[in-house]
Amino acid sequence: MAKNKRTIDREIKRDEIDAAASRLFIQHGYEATSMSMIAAAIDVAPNTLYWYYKSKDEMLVGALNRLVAQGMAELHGRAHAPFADQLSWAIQQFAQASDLVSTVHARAARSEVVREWHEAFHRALENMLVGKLQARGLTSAQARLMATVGTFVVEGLLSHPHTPAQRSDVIAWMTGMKV
Amino acid sequence: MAKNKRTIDREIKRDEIDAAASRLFIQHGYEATSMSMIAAAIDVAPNTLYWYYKSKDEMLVGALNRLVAQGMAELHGRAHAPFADQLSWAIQQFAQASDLVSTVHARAARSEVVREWHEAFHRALENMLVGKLQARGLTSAQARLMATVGTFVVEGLLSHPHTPAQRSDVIAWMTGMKV
DNA sequence: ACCTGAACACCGTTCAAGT
DNA sequence: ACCTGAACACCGTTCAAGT
Repeated sequence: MAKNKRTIDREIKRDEIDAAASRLFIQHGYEATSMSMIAAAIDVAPNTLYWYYKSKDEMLVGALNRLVAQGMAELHGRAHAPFADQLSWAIQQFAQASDLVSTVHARAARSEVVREWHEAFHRALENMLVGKLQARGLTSAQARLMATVGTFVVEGLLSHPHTPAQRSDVIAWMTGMKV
Repeated sequence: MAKNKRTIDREIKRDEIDAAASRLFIQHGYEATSMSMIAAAIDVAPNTLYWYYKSKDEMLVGALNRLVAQGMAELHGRAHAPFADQLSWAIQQFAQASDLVSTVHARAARSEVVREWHEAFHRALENMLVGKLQARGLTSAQARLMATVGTFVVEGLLSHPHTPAQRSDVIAWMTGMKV
């Protein structure tokens, strides 16, 4: 698994692309961010991007992986914080990238790479949540159910307008719910 | 509010467009359906569509309204069926148009007409569900909460891969849940 | 009022050519 | 191996012209 200079250079460049892409995707949305804009941000010709990624969808996956890695690193820094705080911080992170959540759902129907990323992401997220919920005393079956439902409800809140009262009602019910 | 011939003709043509658009949107997805494809389906030049709709997003709204009207008419024909049957039929209808659900969430962020349609649709859906849930004995507050959460969970199931076991766990829990 | 041919300003992507 | 200029096949949309 030794990496030669060439492989390392390639990964550095890829990360440079991912950094620009994720920033622009969050700022303007996936669709409104053209390949030309990303290329301009890192000072290369648009078609140069195709040396590193086969398509815009693959670049989306690269950007998403970078955002998730970043988020996981920050979450790790809060490992000692109360679970409720970790949760509300994570939700806030999702809210900042809510356009990308919609984009992934829409692109997953058309692009296999995005679909696979989406599935893997939810598997990982659910496993993490199940672990934390079991640590708080839920059985395995309860924890799995709550992880699934909780994820859906959070995604629902993100993509639908709602009053603060509605939001707190839903969260109060979800965190205090009987299973 | 009298309608002259001109207005009627215009509405007939619009409905012809909506019929073709909704069919193609469901068959191929919104993005993969070009204005040219819709135009070809009703045998006009692509730019003719702009005489009836200002943009592709406005045409999406026209198609959605047609689909909803159709669905409501069919639901009305099942007014005497058990609530559970009505619900599972409605969910199946959504599942057939799951690509459009993702599309609406994604386009709502960019297009004002789509955003407004989405908000109005959820207001109407929630009001209908609240009515049916109150008729089944829930208080107003309980009914509102369940309508919101239920909608989010259904949309979550639509846009995420899941096992049949997961699906029935979620539904069993939701229909039997304490509030 | 309704419809069209032609054009516009893009878009993601490909390819042959340079280094 | 990496990068580019030029081109390709689209896309949604506009506009002047026809009836």
